[in-house]
Amino acid sequence: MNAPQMTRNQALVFDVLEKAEGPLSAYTILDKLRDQGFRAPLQVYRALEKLLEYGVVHRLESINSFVACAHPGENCHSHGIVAFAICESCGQVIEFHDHEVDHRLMGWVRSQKFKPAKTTIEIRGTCEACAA
Amino acid sequence: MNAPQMTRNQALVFDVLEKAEGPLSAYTILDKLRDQGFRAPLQVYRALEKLLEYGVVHRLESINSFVACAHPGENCHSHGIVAFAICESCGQVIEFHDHEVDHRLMGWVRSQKFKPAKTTIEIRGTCEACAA
DNA sequence: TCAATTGCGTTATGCTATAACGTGTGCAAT
DNA sequence: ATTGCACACGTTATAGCATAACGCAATTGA
Repeated sequence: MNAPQMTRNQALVFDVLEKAEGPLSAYTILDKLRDQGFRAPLQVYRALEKLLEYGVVHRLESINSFVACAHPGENCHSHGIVAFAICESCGQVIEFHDHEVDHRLMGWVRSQKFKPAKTTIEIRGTCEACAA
Repeated sequence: MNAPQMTRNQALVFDVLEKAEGPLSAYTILDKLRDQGFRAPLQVYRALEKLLEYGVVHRLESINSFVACAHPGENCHSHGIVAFAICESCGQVIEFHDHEVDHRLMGWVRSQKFKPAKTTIEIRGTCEACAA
């Protein structure tokens, strides 16, 4: 899925996520966009749904939040499985990819004839800076 | 963490999860335990919290649900990272472990000096039976 | 005995997400 | 041009998930 032209709402939501230092919840995004006319959660969720489709935003399942993809311009769907390290102290998220992990998981999936749709890898803990 | 003696509430919740065919949400568990005197979500959540500590129950972050550990009697915390394949059609969950995946993720974590606390690997898709 | 800990019950509340309805706009086919 | 469709949007209402804060009771150990 490639990003066609973003609508106004999609662009606003994406902009908020890009400028954020870490992941944001849908309701936090909503609050940040009240001045631009946002009034209801659905406005955010609908935009997020599209941004996820376009591959420019990721959803962090373990913390019910959303984050802009770390590869500006590119489509993250082409990088294989995306993994995240989430610092529970400062909130920062590091996005990374490991082909060997992909390979192992896809191997297992094939051996089970399981058809994967969406895979989540999230490591919650403490980043180097916060571990001090 | 080893399971000491379960309290009545913990045992009731665990029992429901063990007998279930798939993962259950906290509120579903609550409904199933109304006859045993459960009245409020917190009764379930508090029990779940302990069962997670004991390592006999897992939380599926991507579907806000809970499932009994697939290794009856053992403590799942000793098996390394636990991964799940979740069938979005029939709801069944397959729990598995892959040491190579663990190894790769832990390697990345060490290289980043990131201190992991809890790692989630969940593959949502369609199981063999449902793929037909 | 006293204090600390742990589990429990209850009420209230907050956060996350979607259903269902209707409106407007752009665009393609007739 | 008109019709029909697809899509984004706005709004209200509601469903689903999770925890805060209070108080009580039982247990334990100093």
